[in-house]
Amino acid sequence: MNKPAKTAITPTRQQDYPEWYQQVIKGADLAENSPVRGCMVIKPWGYALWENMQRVLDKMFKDTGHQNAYFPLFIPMSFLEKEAQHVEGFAKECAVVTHHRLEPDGKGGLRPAGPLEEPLIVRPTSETIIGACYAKWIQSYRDLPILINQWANVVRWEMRTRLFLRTAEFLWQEGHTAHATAEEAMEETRKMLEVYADFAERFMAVPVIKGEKTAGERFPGAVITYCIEAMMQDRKALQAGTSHFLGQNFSKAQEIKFQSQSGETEFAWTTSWGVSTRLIGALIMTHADDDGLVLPPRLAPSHVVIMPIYRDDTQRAEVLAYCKSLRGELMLQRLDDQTIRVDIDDRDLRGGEKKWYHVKRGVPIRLEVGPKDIANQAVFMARRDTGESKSVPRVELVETIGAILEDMQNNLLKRATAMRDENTVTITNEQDFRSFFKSENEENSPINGGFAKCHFVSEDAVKPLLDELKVTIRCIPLDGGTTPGKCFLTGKDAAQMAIFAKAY
RNA sequence: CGGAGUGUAGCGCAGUCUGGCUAGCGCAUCUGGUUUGGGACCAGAGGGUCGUAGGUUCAAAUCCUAUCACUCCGACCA
Repeated sequence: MNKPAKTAITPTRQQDYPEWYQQVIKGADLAENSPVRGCMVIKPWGYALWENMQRVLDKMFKDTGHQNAYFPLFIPMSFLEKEAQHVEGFAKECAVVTHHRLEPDGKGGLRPAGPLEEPLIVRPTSETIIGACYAKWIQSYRDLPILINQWANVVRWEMRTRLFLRTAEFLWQEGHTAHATAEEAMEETRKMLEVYADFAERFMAVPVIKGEKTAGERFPGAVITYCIEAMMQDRKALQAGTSHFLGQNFSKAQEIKFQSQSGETEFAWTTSWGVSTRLIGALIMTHADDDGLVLPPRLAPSHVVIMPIYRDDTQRAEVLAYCKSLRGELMLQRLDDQTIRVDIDDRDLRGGEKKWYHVKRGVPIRLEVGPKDIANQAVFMARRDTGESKSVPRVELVETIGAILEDMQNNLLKRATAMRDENTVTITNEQDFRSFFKSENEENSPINGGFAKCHFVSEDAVKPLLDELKVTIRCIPLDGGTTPGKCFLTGKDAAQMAIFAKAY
């Protein structure tokens, strides 16, 4: 009926970026909004992607000496009250449990009953509950360091939500460590930042800038917050991970004390660090195109999908046998240390429909196998990243599949890095700053400038301008952030340089 | 919490102003057929307490009152 759209996703990125984002998620069947306000249902394809992220990160955590544990979902309200800044930061977005029972309300419905003595908070993050445990576990310097991670869900009652980027409940990992010295805790904080940056670039193919948050953007209760910042295709920044040096703020509030080698009682130095399902949002907005999701091979739930093509049952048997043996050969190949993941899609669907289904889901390589290919001992191969498609001898495909996937992985990173670098500029005066962040086509698809590298005297000095333009200080980059220069706004001497951008 | 808007089939909507036959349309689903190296076509079928509660009326998706939910724009944020 309808003639095929030019792109699998409408609208395109150019036409309406936020709507495009939603449509990519829908088209790829990653997740959907749930009946519960602000909460999402992560569907199998999206969850498989998350599981792959988890698997890789979990290994990286273990390789750096961490162990997994699990702490309660509920936190007594009094725990949260202990660290003043922490309370202030999270109080406005906490879900509170006040009752432990339901009873009939006499009108056919239910009402809460059995009020709790002390309300429980559904964890927005677990520093306080984990700290309380550490206070018990730690007596001596011999008990340190404690290096623990937990995979969990947390709840932050956000007003405006968007799938993966900001939802009321989200999945994440949170590392919590305690150390005998500040130096050691700092080293841990920086080490985990490196782990995140490494993961983002090597596995997600998302280039990131490592930096330090300014006081205004810091995690509530932290002394230093490090972050990795990525640029999305609409040139907005997305914070993709954070690593906090908490100093002794939490240990003092929670009495995490130990006896040092010299016999003194000292407060421990703690850190925390986390990444969440938001990474999926980062992945989408970095690589997806107007035909839908594009997955980096190292995280793709499926590397290769084979689509058998046949007319009748005789052909079907022949083609399927060929596909299965092909799959067997491909699965013996490797991408790094992973075996190649291959699916055969033999559903009773038309070829075109099937093709677009996998395009929208971002499967890196599509193979089509029909009688003609069998006759030539070949397969028809299409790459999701470049759209390139051609017939390839079967033997050659099997030999090179690992290299092709690796090439795709590298290609995605290169493409994303080029995009970011093209839209990163050094700005030295207010005029240029203003015009850089003025949207080009404001109505439906704001293009949001990009990353501006600017020297500035202080957060307070630039705040009015930033508020006006809806720009934020993303971070003081570890690379070059402390070289002196002239403030772009006041022209005065400035000791620091930051990345400025509009942000998610 | 301020401003605006929307609730009708799985999804997207029309119908509401001006009350009136059995509540429609597109997509999706199912069945049969023709097709099949590219998001098919033809024929048929299933699927609705019109957000909820009350009121007005011979008659309510439509008018009135109340209420709930959601969306968008602000303020707030991984």
